[in-house]
Amino acid sequence: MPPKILVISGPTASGKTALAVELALRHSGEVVSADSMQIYRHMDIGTAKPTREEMRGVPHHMLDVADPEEDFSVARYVELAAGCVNDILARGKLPIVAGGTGLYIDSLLSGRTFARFDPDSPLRRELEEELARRGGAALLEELARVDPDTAARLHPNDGKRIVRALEVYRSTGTTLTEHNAMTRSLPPRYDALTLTLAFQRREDMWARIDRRVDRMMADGLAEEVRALLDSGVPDRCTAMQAIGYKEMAAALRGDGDTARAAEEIKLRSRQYAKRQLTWFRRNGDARWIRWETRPNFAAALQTSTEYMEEFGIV
RNA sequence: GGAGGAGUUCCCGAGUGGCCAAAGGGGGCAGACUGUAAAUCUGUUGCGUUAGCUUCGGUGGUUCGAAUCCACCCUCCUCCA
Repeated sequence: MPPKILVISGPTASGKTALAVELALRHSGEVVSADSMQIYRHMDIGTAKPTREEMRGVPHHMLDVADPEEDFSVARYVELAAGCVNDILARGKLPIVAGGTGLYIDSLLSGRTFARFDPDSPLRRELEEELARRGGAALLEELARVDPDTAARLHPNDGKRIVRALEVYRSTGTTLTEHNAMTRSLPPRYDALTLTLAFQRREDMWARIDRRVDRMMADGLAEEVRALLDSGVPDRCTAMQAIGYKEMAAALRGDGDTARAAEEIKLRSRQYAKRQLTWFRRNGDARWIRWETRPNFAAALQTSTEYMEEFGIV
């Protein structure tokens, strides 16, 4: 039986950080972040990275493990995060994986492995050029000849995934279908109790997101992004795709209207939160904690602990 | 006071007599997602299960038929006074 761990998921601004810290304090746990943007250094305000005060002495892992100009990946996340979790377990503490990046969480929990291949090869650029020149339908046809199952699943407009599928095949000689079949047959890495935080009413979530963005602005999001730009972070790197960063960067380079950028950030955050919910909803085993208007951590601590006892993790 | 222009479905905006419940975009809602994932992609969006019903500032007309034509009214914008 794989080791038991606790996972706290939920859309942005749903209170994951606070609950994770509370539970860590109560059950001598350590937090492993599952956030695709908090892994970057120098991106604190816009990613709502927990501050020293918020951590309250609880060790946090998987924060600040990459530079913004670096290309990170799920594979690297899983490798590093699994290392952290295993280490925490070895020390007899409770690992609490907390974050909003569904793909990272699922990849960590499942036994998923990733085919070895060189991300720096010129292959992807080639494929992207090909996509631009010949179009998604043409590449999809090509994919259909080697991997009909994957091709059938993908929409001609889904250039990114078509490129990825071809990339896997051309660089490893194995189709995505074959690789997935293999990796899916592996046993899960961990036995997780997943607590998913959410708001009962969408408007309450929106209000919370708006307030958080206002606070980010007050805390100096514009300055943080300015510093990133000044340090020469290229704007097509993954880190600069982060909500809050791409909008602010555009404003700073353009008309300087940071207030309008903030509104844009709120909108994009709300849309992101919705996508996160879609992801989390398909995990049938998750225990949902739904906030009525605003988070009630005292109550959540109570229910969480009950779930944990029931799950046999404490 | 005078002269023009404009009012379209949640928003912007196209539409000048039938093929219009009304292009397109935004937003909303739902979904997908296996090495960029805070990314990327898809579907849907007046009401009704169907027949059908109610929409295009308002009222009334013309017409077999109107968002589209006519009259009057209301509101907004620009210019002249």
